[in-house]
Formats: sequence, structure tokens, C-alpha cells
Amino acid sequence: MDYNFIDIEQKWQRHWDEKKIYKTKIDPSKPKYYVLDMFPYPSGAGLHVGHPLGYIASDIYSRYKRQQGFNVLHPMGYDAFGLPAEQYAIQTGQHPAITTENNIKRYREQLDKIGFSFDWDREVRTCDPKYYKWTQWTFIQLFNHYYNNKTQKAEPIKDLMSKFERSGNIDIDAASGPVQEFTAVGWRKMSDKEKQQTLMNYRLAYLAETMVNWCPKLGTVLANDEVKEGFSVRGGFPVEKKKMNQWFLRVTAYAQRLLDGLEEIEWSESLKEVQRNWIGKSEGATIFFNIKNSEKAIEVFTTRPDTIFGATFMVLAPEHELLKEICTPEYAEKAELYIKDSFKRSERERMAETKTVTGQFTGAYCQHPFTKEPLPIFVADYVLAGYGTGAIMAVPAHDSRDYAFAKTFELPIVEVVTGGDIEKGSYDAKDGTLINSDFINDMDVRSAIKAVIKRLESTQSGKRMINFRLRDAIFSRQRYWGEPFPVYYKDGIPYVLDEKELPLELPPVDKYLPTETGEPPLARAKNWKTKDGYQLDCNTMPGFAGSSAYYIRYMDPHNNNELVSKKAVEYWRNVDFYVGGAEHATGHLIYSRFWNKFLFDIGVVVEQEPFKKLVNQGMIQGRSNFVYRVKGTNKFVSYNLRKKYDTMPIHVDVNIVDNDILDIEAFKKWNPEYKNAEFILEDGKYICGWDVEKMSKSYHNVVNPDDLIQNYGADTLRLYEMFLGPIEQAKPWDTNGIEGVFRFLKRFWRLFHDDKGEFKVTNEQATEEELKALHKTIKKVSEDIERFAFNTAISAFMTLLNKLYELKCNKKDILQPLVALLSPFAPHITEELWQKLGNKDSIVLAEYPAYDEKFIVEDLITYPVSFNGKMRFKMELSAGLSADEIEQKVLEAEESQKWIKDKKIKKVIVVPGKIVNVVV
RNA sequence: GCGGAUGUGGCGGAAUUGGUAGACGCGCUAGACUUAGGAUCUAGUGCCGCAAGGCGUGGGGGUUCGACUCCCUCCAUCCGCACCA
Repeated sequence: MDYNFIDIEQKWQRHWDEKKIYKTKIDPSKPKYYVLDMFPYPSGAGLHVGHPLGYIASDIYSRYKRQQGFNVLHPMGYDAFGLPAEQYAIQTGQHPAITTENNIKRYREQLDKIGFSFDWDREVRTCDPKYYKWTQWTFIQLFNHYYNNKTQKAEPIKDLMSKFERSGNIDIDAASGPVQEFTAVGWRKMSDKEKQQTLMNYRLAYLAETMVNWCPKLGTVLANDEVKEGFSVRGGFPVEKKKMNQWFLRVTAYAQRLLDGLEEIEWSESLKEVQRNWIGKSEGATIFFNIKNSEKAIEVFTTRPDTIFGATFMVLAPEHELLKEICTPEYAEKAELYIKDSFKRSERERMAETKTVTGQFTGAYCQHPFTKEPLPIFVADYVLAGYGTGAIMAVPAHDSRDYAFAKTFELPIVEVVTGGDIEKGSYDAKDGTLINSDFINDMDVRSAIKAVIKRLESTQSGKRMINFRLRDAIFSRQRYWGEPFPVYYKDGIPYVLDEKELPLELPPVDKYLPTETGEPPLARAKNWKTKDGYQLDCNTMPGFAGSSAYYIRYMDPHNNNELVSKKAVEYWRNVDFYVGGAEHATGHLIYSRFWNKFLFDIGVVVEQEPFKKLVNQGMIQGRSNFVYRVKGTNKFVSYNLRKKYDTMPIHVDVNIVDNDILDIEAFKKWNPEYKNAEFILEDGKYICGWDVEKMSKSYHNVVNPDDLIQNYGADTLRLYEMFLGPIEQAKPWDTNGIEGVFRFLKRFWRLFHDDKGEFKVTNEQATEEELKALHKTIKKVSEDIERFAFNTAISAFMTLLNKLYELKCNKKDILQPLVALLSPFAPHITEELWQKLGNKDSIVLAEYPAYDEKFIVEDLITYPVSFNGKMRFKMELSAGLSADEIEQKVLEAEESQKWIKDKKIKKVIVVPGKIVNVVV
């Protein structure tokens, strides 16, 4: 019987499903291991071969761990809220829940065919009210907590209120928005409304009016990580700045802990670096510059307080609040015009024009805190409102942007750190000695920074300051297909619902569009009010809300009383191994770390970091094929002849090209336009050109896993995806190579069968050579799995199979452990053979074979012998020889003479067990 | 501009600690079996050369008995961030 992968795979998939072989329960007698894939958004297009890459890798690892005796949690679910389903709903009126349900069905079918070891009983969907009940619950907790900087953790807002009762906010060190100081008396005097407004500045989920990223095309605000280069990541629509009242999460409270936590987790250095940059910690000072003829001061942040004596002017961002007050009548009009202009220009334009310097004098001056000299105040859009205080002290001699500005506006440039040439440009480096700088003259930069901060603090004109680039996350979206906020409004003040009223389910609406007055779609819902008649919030939560704690929910997915039970979270703890795309570096992977730390603070989870080890799978690129059309004709010329004609390359469907040879008949049928196409062939064939591009429908290079499973089977697909190369690396998909692993599995199958196709395995005792080959492979494969080098593990299997063919070995002693060893990679074929070998239990539970060092030791070593570092010949020597003996044997060898001849031997290097090098 | 990654045959890639460069696979060449081959098997396959041999891991330089691996420098490609004070 030939290798009938279709029957085998269907049979075992059904069997595993019926026997619930992958069902996982808490088992204190076994060590736990949690393997997680980033759950997919179920898009309408279904899976292409790039999607399962990470799932296959994590599945292999899960099966490997399971066989090693770990209790493995390996769940899967769907990130089911999202824009595409909603956009589709807007176009067709079909409820996004239906679209989503259909897409999930399609995904599930595709996933099932690949033979994953998911425990589907734990499936979660973010759009399921039973699931988002806990997303809403967590929001309520965030709303009801603030961040205490003294204890470095989230604490109940109730505690904060009793502190206010006792002593106002004077001794409070908490993460907050801009708050005025008040005493206990002041607190008690406040109205309820004022109290609520004050508390809002402290809550970890808060409502605030700020500049937000507004995307008019999507009709919603977006978080910073959802905007790239002024366009929305989803859809690519332009984004503008707009002042709006929105929900925020106070992620910045956790900035330091998010940074510190990176030290404890095994993520790639590059990914950690991206997070560090995103958090963007910088140390320096905040300095107050008093404004002339005003009681106000401009607060600036600088990382270079040492250069304070080189500050010759001040610059405010166009959004800066003080601008309105400080502009002198003479300049007010011009300044206003400049500010208006810079608002009009989109983010995009502003970024594109980084080279031109623009700005406007305000007419106002402020005072240098030390020299008391007046400094002119400018407004310029090279200063960003969103970073630091939105104002800078300009030190043109030591900052290239300030330098360019000073040159344009002919402002003085004062050198205060030696080492550069300020005639030519600014000197930004932190090396040098201070000059022209009063009390810090002759100091180096580091000591000068310290000295200036000390003086600032003693004169109360500034203080040491740590600044983060990380911004609080905008948490509300003006869309339909997301979690509703468990929030209602009373007197314009938001209150959260009682936990008992959760989940607050998404209401039906007549249209999935904003209302005529620009309200979000939920405003269309009938009676969108609490039972007491208060108006509910009309926003919904963003995509990252549902994905921030799904890994916790998998631990206890059906618990209707808690997000997760103590028992479950204390057993499963956190994710040991997480696989997913690097594109989530600044979104999901920051938010869920934040979310997890908060849940840790309030005692829901037991680990500070959610994902201990993380691997980013590389993108699978497409390999496109081209035909060359002779311009203005319906004639196509084969690849190597194309230069003789004036041609245009056209993408052709890779599924009608085999080994770069075009299936001409299929091509004619592919598109009616080519029905009567003519071809100029070479060697009777039409050869296509090729290139590596993104896998995309428009390039006709999408390969569907279903087709491959149909033709080669899931085991072959699994092996080939892994065989392509290292998991982290981006690599092109080329279906041609799949024959190699398919051949391997067919040969593997035949090893267990005789010429007639009858199962035949002998009980003969294995030879030393056979055992050595087996155990070397066990060792290699185990080590490779541990370091996620699945491609080389598969090579090792191929090498062993070649060896066993050479030895004509079909002994059970060898083949049985080999089947167990291969089963994480190719679970179906190995399960079938495992049963044929007489095993009753599933191979999923089979013990992972251990290798025995005693079979591996070599008694003969093949030494490569080099002369002057070039390998010339090989020599077999017994492993027990000493270095001197080896040297003697090598020099005596006949072949050595040819290389020594009459030359003098300078030196002989012998590395026992490795190499011999003769220097002549 | 800053940060990170990568660069090895016609192609995907291997070489884990400085020790045989090109494992394994695709493709290609030749042959065997076969009614047939898009099945299977055997042999070959980095480049130049009839050979002896020479050259060879993006380029140049260095350290070393020995460098894909370490150091310096330059180049190319990809990714991230981007007026971050």
C-alpha cells in the first residue's frame, strides 16, 4: 500500500477529535508548559501559507513538550472584533457578527486540516459577550484604580479619596494629569462634580480632552501605534490632529516597569530595542523660565542642562497653551497666522518638510534663570506638542535643529562645550569641557549636568526629571464592532456600571455609520441607557482591548464568576513560549504587558510578565512569476528571449506555473484576454521570470494551504514550512521545493513496507552503526527543537533516512523510536505507523526518545589534515591517541610528503578530536 | 538622520564554542527500471581548469597556525523609529 496521506490524515484527525486527545486539565503532578500563538483576526480571505508558519512551529514545540512529560496548554481563538467586518457591514448591511462567524468557520476548517494539537474546548472569541464581559470588567478596575508612585503599584481610588480626606493631595505622589494642589479642607469643600473631575486626573482609565489622532475616513480616533507616517495602519487613510474628549489608559504610569521588565524576558534583542525606543526614556531636567511682564513661567524639558548658558532663545510648539497670553500686540497677528497655518498642514506634510525651518517671533521675552538675561520666545513647529512640555530652551551651538533655526533667524550662537566648530555647525556630542558657563566652567559634561541640576533645585527654578516618549493610550473608538464601555453619564460625569450588570452587550443598530450629528454608531441604538435611564457611553473599545488578556482567559475560559480562578492562574501562571509577528511590537505587546502588570497589582495574576519567551516568525514572502508580453501584441516571449523584443512583464498566477515553466493551456484559460495568445518558446517551453514580493492577490502569488494539503498532505505541508529556513527569518515561498519533503515522507513510509506494500518491520537486533545513526539523530533533533531550529532538525531526519536506506534497516528497535521522534513534525503518518507497530495508545502521549551517549562515542576519528590552514586530505586515527602520536602519524603519512616536499616544518598544531594543521 | 537585522552555489539554506565552507533539499546532468513517467533507484553537481592545481562566504584591511565566525572600514538590501529637546 502506498503512502495514502488523505485517508491517514482524515482518520487520525477524526480520532484525535473524538478521543479529545488534546484536552488539557490542571494536573499538579506534572510540570506545566504554556505555548501560545498570537490569535488571528479571521479575515475573509482565509489563510495563505504564510499564516500557519508560526502555528506549525509552536505546535511542534507543544507536541515535543507533551511527549517529554509536560502538561501543555496550547489553545487557539479569534481576535474577532475589527474593522474589515465592520466596513463590510457598512457596505452591505450584514451584521459584522455574521461575517465574523462565517470567517471563523472558514479559518477553523483550514486550521483543522493541518493537524494542530489545540485544545479547542478553550477557544475564546473577543466578540463573545461571555468573553468581553471580562474586558469590560478590567476596564472598571482600571477606572477604579490609580497609580501610586511611592509604592510603584496600582491602588484603589477609594484609598486615594480617604487620603484626600485626611490631607488633600499635597503628599500624594501619583501618576496623574495636570492637577492643582489642594488641602483636606479644599477637598471637602468640593462639590461631587468637582471631586469626580479631580479623581479623573488620577484614574488609570480616564476621560480627557486632548489632541488625538483623528481619521475622518474611518470616522474614529486611533492610538499612536495605529498611525504610521500620518496614515492609519488599517486602511492607509490620512490622520489628522484634533482636540477631542476621549477615554485613555494611563500606560505612562507603568513606563519604568515596562522598561525594567524587558530585562527579565527572553525576547529578541531587536524587539526589546523597539519597545525601549517606543517607551523612550530620557533623563535630564525640567527648567522654568519666567516670562517678562507676566507671572507665568515656561517649563522646558532638556537632557542637556549643562548647556544652559548656551541657551539664546526659547521655542514653543504651536499648540502651546501660553502662546495666547504672551504674544505682544505687535506680533500677535503674525503668530496667530503661523499657528493656524501649522494646524492646517497635515501631520504628513509637517513631517515631510523637516528640512525647512519655519517659525515666528512672539514679541515676548523670558528670563534666563541664572544670568537673568532676556531670551526671545518663538513659536515653531519643529517643537512637538506631544513630547516633554512642548517647549524648549534653544541651544544653537549644541543642537542641530536649534542651530538651523538660529542661522535662519540670525540669532546668537554661544559655544559652551569645547570640541566642535560652531562656525560650521552645532556640536551635539556629550564630550568636552564647559566654557562661557559661569559656575560650571572647566567641568566635563557629566559633572556639569549634576551641578546645574543641583543649582536649579536650590534656586527652585527647576529639578531633575525623567521623561518618557510613551503616551497614554487612547482607548475609545467611534466605531460599532467593539466592546461597549460599561459607562454611563450623570450630570455629564461618567460612572462605571456595577459589575453585576456585565456584560453590557452590543446593541443592534439600523446602520453601522455615525449619526447625522457625528455621534458614533452606538448613538443610533434604541434606548441606549441604563435601567435608571442614564445615557450609556457611545464609544467602543479598540482592537487591543480584547487581545490584552486573552492568554489569561485561556487558562479558565468558561469561568463566569472571575476573569480567571486563583487555582488556574497559580498553575498556568504565564505564557512560556509565545509565537507571533513582529508587527505587534509597539501595540499588543506593550498593551498586554501593561494590562498584565495592572492585573498583577490588583492580585488577579501572579506573574509580572505575561510572555516569558517570544519568537517572531518571519514573513513568508511571495515568489511571483512573470510572462513577457511583446508590447502592443498578444504575443508572449519566453524569459531568456525577452531581451530581443520590446516587452512588458505581467504577473501570472503561480499556480499555473511549475518550476518556472508555464502551463500554456491553463494560461489561455486563466484570462479570456489571453485566449488567443501566441507564444515564442525556448526548447519547446515557455519559461517564466520570477521575483520575490509580498504575498498578495494582486501579484497572483498567493498559495493556499488547502491546495497543498490536497496534493501532498498536511504532514508534508508542516515539514516544508519548517524546512524553508529559520523560523525568525523572512523567506520566499517556492512551492517547487515541496517535492523534497514529500519524497522524504514517501520514503519514510516505504521503510516500513516491503515491495508489495505490506507492513514489514523486523525484530532483529540493531547493529552498532544503526544505533549510532539513530542516537546521533535523537541528540541533534532534540537540541534543534530546543533552539527552534526546525529546518536543521528536518535535515537530520533526512540524513538518517538516507543512512537507514543504505543500511537496509527496517528493524523495530530503530524505527519505533524514530517514529516517536518525528511525530511532533508529522503527527499523522507517525500515528499510523505507531499503531501498525502495535502500540495501543496515541503517539501524542508516547515518551520522547532519549539518546544514549554510549552509542555515539566514536573510536575512530577522521582527522582533516591541513597544510597552512588548507585542508588537504583526511586521515582515520583512533580516538585514544595523544597529540604527539597524532602528529607523528600524520607526518609519516604518505600523502603528507607531497605537501611537505623540501619545505621545512615550522609548527604542527594538533587539536585532538578536531583537526591537524601543519605549518610549512 | 538614528537604531536593529541580513549579505554564503542557479534557488531555499547548513556550518551551535575560531577548527573539513556549501550539510539537507530544490533544480540541473547522465544512467537504470518501465508501455509510460510529473513514480522509483544509481552516480555527478561552488567556480575556473583536460589535469596537477588555483580561486571562493558583499568589497577592502587586520588579528590568528587556522576566520562565514573576532576587530576596523566601506558597500548593498530589508525592517523599525524619525524634528524626542
